[in-house]
Amino acid sequence: MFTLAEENYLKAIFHLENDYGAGVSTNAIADKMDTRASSVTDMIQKLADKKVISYQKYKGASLTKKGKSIAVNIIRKHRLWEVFLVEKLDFQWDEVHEIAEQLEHIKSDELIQRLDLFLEYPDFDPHGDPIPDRNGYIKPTEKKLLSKLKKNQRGICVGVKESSATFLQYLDTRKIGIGSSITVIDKEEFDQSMTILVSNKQFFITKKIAENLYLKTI
Amino acid sequence: MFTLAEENYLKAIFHLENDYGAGVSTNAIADKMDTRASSVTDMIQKLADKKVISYQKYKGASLTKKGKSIAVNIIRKHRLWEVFLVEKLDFQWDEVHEIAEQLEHIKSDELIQRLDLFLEYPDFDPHGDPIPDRNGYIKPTEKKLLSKLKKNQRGICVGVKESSATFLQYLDTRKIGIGSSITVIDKEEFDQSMTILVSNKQFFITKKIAENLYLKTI
DNA sequence: TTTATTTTTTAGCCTTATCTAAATTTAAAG
DNA sequence: CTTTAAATTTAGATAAGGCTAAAAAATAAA
Ligand SMILES: [Mn+2]
Ligand SMILES: [Mn+2]
Ligand SMILES: [Mn+2]
Ligand SMILES: [Mn+2]
Repeated sequence: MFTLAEENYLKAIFHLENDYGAGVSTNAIADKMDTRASSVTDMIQKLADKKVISYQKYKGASLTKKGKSIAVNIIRKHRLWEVFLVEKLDFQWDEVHEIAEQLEHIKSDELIQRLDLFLEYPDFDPHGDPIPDRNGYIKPTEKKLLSKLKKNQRGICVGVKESSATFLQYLDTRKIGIGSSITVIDKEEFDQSMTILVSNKQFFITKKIAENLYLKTI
Repeated sequence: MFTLAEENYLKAIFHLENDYGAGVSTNAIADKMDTRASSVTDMIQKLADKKVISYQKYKGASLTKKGKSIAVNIIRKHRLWEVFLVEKLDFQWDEVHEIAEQLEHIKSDELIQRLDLFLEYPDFDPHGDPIPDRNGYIKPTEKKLLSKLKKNQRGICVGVKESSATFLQYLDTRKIGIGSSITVIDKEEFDQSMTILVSNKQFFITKKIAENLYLKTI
């Protein structure tokens, strides 16, 4: 059995490996977990002893098969609970992450299996992130960052990369959400800022915004 | 904010005060929490510092107003989650306690308010225990232990005192549940054992069983 | 009212998960 | 190929929450 802290480390390492490739650095983990590098070293040594990561001093950490499976299961729980909170309890998509951070650590396989059924086996969470199935399989989806699109290209918003409340609220005020159709009207070579069209309105957005919106191009 | 361990102590002290009156002994708490008296002493000293219990050395502990309010809120969460598990996820009444022990510590007032609404403001949990309202008010209910009934008296089962899986499963095999009509056919003076009638069947039950079933007499 | 027993508290130690400060290793510059 | 800087690990502390063993206080017996 794994402690809450261990589970959070495994989840963080999973996301970092996913985003930047295998061999996650101590500092990268410390950054993501908002903790100190020395604390991370202690923990990854413990996780290596437990065979859920492979690790050599100074060389970074990678999840083993077992570690990956634990991480994916926590992510599955997190996303299912987010669906529950939005679909059943009528929370907004910017309100659910913190609560799901707690709920993801509830230990009961039966609970999650029944929750999944109750929610009618959803494929995506409220932020467009795929929900792993009970075997840990994550259906691959083709999605592209808005920042990769060129002038005149168009797509449907299928997800957000960051899901902080502030970013989600920013999107709310501009009526951008999962399912929104987005067209690049203009793109500035100099700073990668864009003018986009969303439901008949034009907005100016910075590179940072465009780098956090996933589209399915059409 | 209170830790998981602190919350569990407050809840235990609340239940002990409820069952046996104010001034809960160190050993009683140790027993209920399945821990050592020395650990309890440490914790009640800390809880006294935090003003959630009043405590003098060697004299036992009692919840303050603040402590009671925290305890009742945890109990409210526990029971609401149990309703959720049974009513929405189709768990059996003997399967929910352990999961609710975890869920009761999730911190979000908004979550509980919305869960309460989603469940349509239930008054009782699956074991017949009353659910405190958001102000901590517990509606008083008249219920009597089956062991207090005399020969030929009758009642409706409205709750169980113990809610261990083994006891609940024992009741299941005899088709005794919340709402069952129970009649005392005979009562043995010597050992307080009883013969009872439940849905046209007679059962022999020990004193211990009769002391864990709550009835509303009619 | 002494003595014995039970209850409670204290003392000292352990584990987990943190931290700061110092040492060490690796990577980057010159 | 040295020197410097950055990243990582180690050393030593701390706080929470638990334990055992011993001391102290309260109760019960004699
Ligand atoms: Mn989330
Ligand atoms: Mn999400
Ligand atoms: Mn329960
Ligand atoms: Mn219950």
